[in-house]
Amino acid sequence: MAEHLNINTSTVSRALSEKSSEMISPDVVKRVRKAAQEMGYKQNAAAYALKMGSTKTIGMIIPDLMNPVFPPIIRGIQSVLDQYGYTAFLAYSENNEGTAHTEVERLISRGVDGIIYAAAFRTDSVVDLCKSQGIPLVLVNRVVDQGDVDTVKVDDSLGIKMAVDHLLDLGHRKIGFIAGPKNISVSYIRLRAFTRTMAEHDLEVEPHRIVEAHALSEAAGEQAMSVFLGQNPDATAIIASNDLIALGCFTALKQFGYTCPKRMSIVGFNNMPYLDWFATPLTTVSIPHFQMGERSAELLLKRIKADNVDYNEEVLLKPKLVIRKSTAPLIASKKKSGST
Amino acid sequence: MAEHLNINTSTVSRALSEKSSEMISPDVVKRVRKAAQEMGYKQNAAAYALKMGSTKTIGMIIPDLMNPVFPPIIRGIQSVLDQYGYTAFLAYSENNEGTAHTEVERLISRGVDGIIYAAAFRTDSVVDLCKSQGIPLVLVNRVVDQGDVDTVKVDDSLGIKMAVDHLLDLGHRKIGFIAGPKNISVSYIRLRAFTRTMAEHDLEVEPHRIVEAHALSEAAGEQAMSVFLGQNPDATAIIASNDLIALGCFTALKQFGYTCPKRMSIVGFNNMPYLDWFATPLTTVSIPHFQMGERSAELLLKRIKADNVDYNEEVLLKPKLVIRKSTAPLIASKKKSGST
DNA sequence: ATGAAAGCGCTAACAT
DNA sequence: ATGTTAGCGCTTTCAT
Repeated sequence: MAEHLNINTSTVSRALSEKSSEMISPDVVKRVRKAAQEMGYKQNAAAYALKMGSTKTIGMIIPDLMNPVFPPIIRGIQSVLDQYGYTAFLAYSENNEGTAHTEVERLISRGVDGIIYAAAFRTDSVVDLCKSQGIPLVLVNRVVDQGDVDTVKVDDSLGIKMAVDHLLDLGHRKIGFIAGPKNISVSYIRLRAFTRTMAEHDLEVEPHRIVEAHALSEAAGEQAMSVFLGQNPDATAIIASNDLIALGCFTALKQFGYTCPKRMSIVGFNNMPYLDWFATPLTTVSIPHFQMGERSAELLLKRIKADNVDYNEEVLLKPKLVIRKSTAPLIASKKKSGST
Repeated sequence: MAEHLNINTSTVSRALSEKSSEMISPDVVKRVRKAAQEMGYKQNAAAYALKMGSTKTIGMIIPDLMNPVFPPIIRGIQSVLDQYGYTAFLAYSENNEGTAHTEVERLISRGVDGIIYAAAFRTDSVVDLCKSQGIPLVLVNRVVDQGDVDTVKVDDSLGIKMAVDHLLDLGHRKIGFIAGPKNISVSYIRLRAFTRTMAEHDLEVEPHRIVEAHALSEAAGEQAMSVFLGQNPDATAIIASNDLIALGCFTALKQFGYTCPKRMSIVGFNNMPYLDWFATPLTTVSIPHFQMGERSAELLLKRIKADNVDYNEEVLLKPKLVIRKSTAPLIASKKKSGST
């Protein structure tokens, strides 16, 4: 750059850098910085990356931007990244492990210093890929059977427990569960928490009370709920593995001519935006999306800095139950076959 | 890389590149590519960028990821970027020109080959910045007074015209408009289209029928709508500059004890997701978000390739009116003071 | 058809 | 306190 200040490039480099500017006479530092300012000098990121082996860049992989839970997570990540001069690439798994793997390879080729992966499957080749390439990796919201991975997640079991307790308090006993695909950790964990919590209350969950949706989506939820309603004419409440599935439940319910919450209470998971505006505002388990993003970025940055991949961390965040209008006490409709 | 094939790096480079692999004997090409595959060789993006002066990277600037209209735009952009081996950085303006400027500088320092800017103000220093730095720029959804910029936008005037015509068809005459900040092009254009369309029907819009919200947000909409209702007890319909403002209108309406659509019809703009689920599903102007993203990426890539910045293009997309339940014929409530 | 060498812009030894 | 130089990994002249 400013070599018409007739000084050497290395002096300039040193003057501009925070750490090494101390070696340079304050006077020169000032002159260089002023000149840089004036002529709008910007460090060439490619050259820096090539020389230093760090791009100050990370990759984020999410299933799908259209799922409203991810924007806040992303913002959380970026808010801390910004503070450290990092920038993020965004890629999508489309809920498909193969796609995720390909995307991670692309990101690695881009030279990212680390990866935040919010789409892991219970067994996922991405974690081995990152491990073998020495790329720091943190998992958000999903967990992997392999173990030994940095993770930021919410206490799903607690969330489900809160949902079940809420329903129990309202008097419901015949409670169903629409699970997500079992190769996704949250689906699995939430389902297990459901049966376990029920058991703690001496309530056995019969198999027909559980239906697995083939995806964590509205359409899959509708389909699964139809099946459920067909085989559970007596159920009075349902817990859905996430909000999108819960929406599908609403649709199926309507097709069966059932009303919510009168005939059937529904609780979701995630607390997606705008739920308050809905015709039947959904009771759901709220998770701190933004904070999850923040924590995962902090964790990743720590790993990148430390190069200390010996010990892994697991950050566990607490969910909250948001009670709205899709759940109601069991009374009227169940008088006849009251089970308490 | 594979120099234990004891061949020169340049041969490897040529063999791997699509264009120059023709100069190399097919046999060698095959061997090199196979080796690359096996050892998982990935081109170093930083070195490529430094040598070639192109990062195969672009920047996207949007106001805010939380606004649900942007995710589909982003996906549209990325879907075409992917096809050409480009990757995008995402940055936020927070609806603030200064922030946008800073972010653009950061992106330029990252070496992006071009920028897609979905947050322009009517006069915006970002376009001069890009122009002076020779960085291709395309504007999405917003327009700039400067002219001479590649743009992808929807026909806002047509959208508003459809909204007005719809209301008129329903018998409404006392129609109000909640505008957005006038330094944002869409606000300005939509407001102008409103008064103009009304005029075309020989309906004069008195000043008190128009209130400007200080942002394109729910809170600002609520505030503006309160003002509006205070000074327009006789209005029967309102057009909001976007859906978020329309939501704010709902809230204000409720505070005044008014119902929608019975007492007041409301139409929004954007057709954000999940509107069908709302207690009062909002009638709104739908715009092709995903397609806008695609077109803007195509346009940008074309500019990057061509280096031909002499002529600018303007892509104009058509909106569509989606009629839901927030608009209803003017009858019952207006019998007394019927104005037709 | 392939090798040798230069150079993209930067930082960090290594001089001085 | 500052200048000199080498080298990060790649592509591309220029040789051969």
